[in-house]
Parts: sequence; structure tokens; C-alpha cells
Amino acid sequence: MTFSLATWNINSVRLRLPLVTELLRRYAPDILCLQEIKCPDEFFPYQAFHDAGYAHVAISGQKGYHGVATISRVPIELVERRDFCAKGDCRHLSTIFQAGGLNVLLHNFYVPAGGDEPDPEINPKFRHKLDFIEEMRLVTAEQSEASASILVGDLNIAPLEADVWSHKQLLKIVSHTPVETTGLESMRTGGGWVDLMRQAIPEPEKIYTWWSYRAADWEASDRGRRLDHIWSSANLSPKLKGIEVLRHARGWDRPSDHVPVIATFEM
DNA sequence: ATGGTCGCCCAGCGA
Repeated sequence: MTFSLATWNINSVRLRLPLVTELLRRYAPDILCLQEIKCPDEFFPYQAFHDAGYAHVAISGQKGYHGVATISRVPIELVERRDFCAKGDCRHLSTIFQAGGLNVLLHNFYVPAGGDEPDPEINPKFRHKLDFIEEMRLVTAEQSEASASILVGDLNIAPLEADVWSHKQLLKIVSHTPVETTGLESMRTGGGWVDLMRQAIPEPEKIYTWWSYRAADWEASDRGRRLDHIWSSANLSPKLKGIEVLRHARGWDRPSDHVPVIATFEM
């Protein structure tokens, strides 16, 4: 059986409801993980997703900021909404589902952006980001003969040189500083996670999933970064069939600044 | 080196 999973920082699920329903109609992933829904649970547009064939929804939402949601065509069960760094932010949601005879634990993350100044001594947002990545070490790629794990989301870090438009020019820019990139890579490998986007599309090919709203012409300047990620436990990596980064979604009418990424597995 | 744009909902914060 084929199984597909999408992740997208949608930057307001209510404003971009027409875009996300069109995404589901055209690409029909089995599961979609959203970040930055910016919506309290009680205002989440359940009905529109239900009508699109996605009846199973798990949400961790708050008013105005952050928020993640996992929506699915197949049954999912909420495992945990973990309050990383104990700030009350809604930045994580884990669910479990079945695919190809495996129980799959799915983590949906929205890592703090970290502000502008990459110094934890003077910028509490950067301190928070580093602390968050450290706490993520507790989330490991659990697997067995009957189970597997997936971790997706907006991790707000572009770890590799080919994940940014200019490695040299971004070394002191939050999202690509060495403390972040080595921290994330150390957390990933230490936890047993495989970077599926880079398995499918190895370096030195550039991959971007985000382009700033502040560029006059995002496409012409193409100053992107790979901030969104799809990881899995080692036992799922041989089942990966492909990764699609929907670059064209950045050119949609009233777009998110992030684009969807879709992983397809043969289970 | 600087400023540039969004979305939350109406002021300023977070990205």
C-alpha cells in the first residue's frame, strides 16, 4: 500500500482554508500536519476538512499565535500535546495511526523562530529556541518490528549548506547559526532520526521550503531556506518512495511564506 | 547597512 504524509506551515488555517482544501483535493495526502494555525481549538474549521474527506483531526491551538493540527483520512489517536519549555505555547502534537501493518507514532512540531539576535544572553527568544531543541532530545525515533516513528514540522532551522541560498551570508542569521545547525543535527542523529528530504534529494542540490514575505520578488531573488522537515525512524527510510516540495505554492494568491512538503511511502 | 511584509485582530507582538 502507498501512504503519503504532508507538512505545511499554513500561517493561519482560517485565512487559507481555500488553499488547504485545494491542496487536499489535488494531492490527497493521507495525513496533513499543519503548523501556525493561529486558531483556538473551538474555532478550528472542522467541517471543511470533514467535507474534504478528512474526518480525523487532532489539534493543539491557541488564540493568535502558534498552534499545530494533524488532520487525516485514516483514523488517528491523540497521544500527547507536550508543553515544551513549559511556556504554555501550543507547539507540539503527537498522534498514532496504522499503515502497512505498523503502528506509527507521528510528532508534529512548530519550533520557536528565535527572534533576530543570535545571542541567548541578550535575546530570550533565542534562548527559548535553544532550550526547545535541547528538550526535543527526549523525542527519539522509537521503532520495533511492529512500530515506527515520524517527526515533521516547521523546525525553523536550515541545517545544511544546501538548505540556504547563501551559507556564508547566513552564518550569523537566526535559523542557520552553527549553534542551531549543530544542535539540530546532533538532536536528530542522537535520536535515531533519518532526514528523509535529504535521503531523497541529497546535497548539494538546494532545497527551500520558505521564502520571506519581505522580498520584493521572492521568485526572482530566490533567497529561500529549508525550515520544514520530514524525519523518520530507520525502519521507514527504505519505504520512502519520494519527496515533493511544492515550490509553486509560494506563488499562490495570498500565500503562506512556507510551502507544503509531501512524503510518499510504499508500506 | 538598512528596511523590507505578513496575520493576529486594532496594538503591538511574533515571525
